[in-house]
Amino acid sequence: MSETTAPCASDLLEVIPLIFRTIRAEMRQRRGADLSIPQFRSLIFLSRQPRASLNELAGYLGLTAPTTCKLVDDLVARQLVTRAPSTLDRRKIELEITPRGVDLLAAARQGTLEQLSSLLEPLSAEEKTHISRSLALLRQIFAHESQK
Amino acid sequence: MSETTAPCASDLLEVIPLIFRTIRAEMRQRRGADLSIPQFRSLIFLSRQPRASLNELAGYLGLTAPTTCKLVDDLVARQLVTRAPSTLDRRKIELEITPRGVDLLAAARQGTLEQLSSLLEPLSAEEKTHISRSLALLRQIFAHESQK
DNA sequence: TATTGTTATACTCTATAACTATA
DNA sequence: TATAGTTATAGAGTATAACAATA
Repeated sequence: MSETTAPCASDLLEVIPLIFRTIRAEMRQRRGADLSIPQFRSLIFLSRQPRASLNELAGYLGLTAPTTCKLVDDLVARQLVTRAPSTLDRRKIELEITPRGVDLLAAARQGTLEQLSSLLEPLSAEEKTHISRSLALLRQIFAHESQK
Repeated sequence: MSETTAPCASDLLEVIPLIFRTIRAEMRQRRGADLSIPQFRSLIFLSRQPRASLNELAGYLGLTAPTTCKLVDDLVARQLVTRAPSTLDRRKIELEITPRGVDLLAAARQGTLEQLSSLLEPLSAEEKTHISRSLALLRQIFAHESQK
């Protein structure tokens, strides 16, 4: 193994959770007080995965089908998601995020981006492009991995 | 604002959660089936913060004192943590991770490091030092931020 | 007969309120 | 009188089991 690998892995394990805590705190703060974290994560998933089924959503959330079913009940009641029987297999449902759900997500994302930007601002342009290039490398590696 | 800031923030918001999901999945898998996430996080906190009080731990976990108290009951019963009244202020308690708790944490951390290393291995030495340097910059920025 | 989603019920986790001991 | 921690009670969130509808 290359002698640069272990230190790099150690850096990742130390720094990534640090940054993630800030991002999560910021997102949660802006998600709207009356939406639970799994509900918020559902919107994120459905914004990337149109017409997902209940079981697909449950799999992403790491929750059981009954729990997810009730969670979706609430999202539908709030008009953040629509639920319709699939035309191909009428046992299945098709979940879809509504424009209102998209707006909610966009607002949270925008607020978080502004917070991150203010933190990055003090860095030089070189340092920021350096970081972006590193993140591009890491994205390639972890894009497939996190599907598992 | 520098024109490199917004793209860099956007990269962070996309890539950090991606990496974090892999790290968390790996840590959880290795934490031992019968230990809850807050309990596991307690061990992490106490490994860095010897003789912490109940309220300090509760603050870190984002839980209330009663909830944390019961959680600690269980950690003590499993002999992963000790709880003793403080000698300076006998209202307070001093929490301490046991050698057994340290071992559990070390094993989880080691397994995760190996997993991360295997993912990073394909990168060149230059790319890995590049990433480490970027992470050092980010660590400075987010070290203080995540205390809040 | 198997699969998708839902409903019924029970349990775990967490919080608020009340209490004890120490400062 | 205020503070640190604990105990008692109640509420949210989640799971397992049983069920209905479709394949």
